[in-house]
Amino acid sequence: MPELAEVEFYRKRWALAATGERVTRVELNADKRPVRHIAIRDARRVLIGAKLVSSETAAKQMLFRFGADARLGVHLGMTGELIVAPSDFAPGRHDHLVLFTRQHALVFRDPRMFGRIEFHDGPEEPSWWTRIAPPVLSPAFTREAVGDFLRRRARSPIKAVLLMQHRFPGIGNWMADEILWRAAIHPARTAGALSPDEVATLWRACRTVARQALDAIAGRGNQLPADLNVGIPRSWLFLHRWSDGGRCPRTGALLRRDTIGGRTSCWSPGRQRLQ
DNA sequence: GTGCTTGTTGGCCA
DNA sequence: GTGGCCAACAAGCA
Repeated sequence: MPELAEVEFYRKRWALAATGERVTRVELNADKRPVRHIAIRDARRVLIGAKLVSSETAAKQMLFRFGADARLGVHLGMTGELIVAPSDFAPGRHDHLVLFTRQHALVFRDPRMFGRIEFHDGPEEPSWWTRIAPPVLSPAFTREAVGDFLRRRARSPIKAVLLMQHRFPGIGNWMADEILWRAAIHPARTAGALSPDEVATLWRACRTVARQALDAIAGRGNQLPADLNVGIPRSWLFLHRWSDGGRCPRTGALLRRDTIGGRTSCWSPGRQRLQ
């Protein structure tokens, strides 16, 4: 599930609960894929006694800063989530990392283990953080940059191109479908076949969907919705895309689903045409 | 048992 | 070298 807005939701969940709190204990499920590359003794030595100072998200990744120079990176993969539990929490079999404070347990849970935890200690920013592409909502994400990228990927389906993190950081399967649906572009059209007007519409839709998804899913300011998806309007494709017999919120047509660019894609026939 | 799954990477091939 | 496709990773669910 986790794309840009869900990632921000999970970051806030840990941050609102435990920013300013001191780590008292670190439990690591050491041989599991998301954490097995981490030097546990180093992580424990540095993190225990350090406070959670601040946190950020970029694309599908999170950064939690501890003490002076320690950083924990989190990528949730396909099924990862961050949970806040009471401090007497007992880790289950999918809880691969747990940070305890006096008040809380901060849990990284990931059944399918496509997620990844990074640990870094030192004054310089780690490359796993700095190499992330500029956000869709930043000034660097221009119409021209999108147009250039589409030209270079001219023969790929536009759906596959929207999933490329080097130009569309944080966009995943459901956001890509939402963007194409709003822009009225069929997911199987090749990137090179879009007209300049369509590229402009697509670029705008990327920004609109990113902004609205952040507001609806992660909330504004210090407020956090009770759960993922509770704030998503019925007018979005998102709430209709997985159900058989789901209908387009704009045209009422039966939605179609098929594998495009190797991923399940959902579109509204009539509104999004192959031409 | 089969066939899916909202992510990313690396290998193969044109 | 570049771009495009696909299997692999691993577990749960219908």
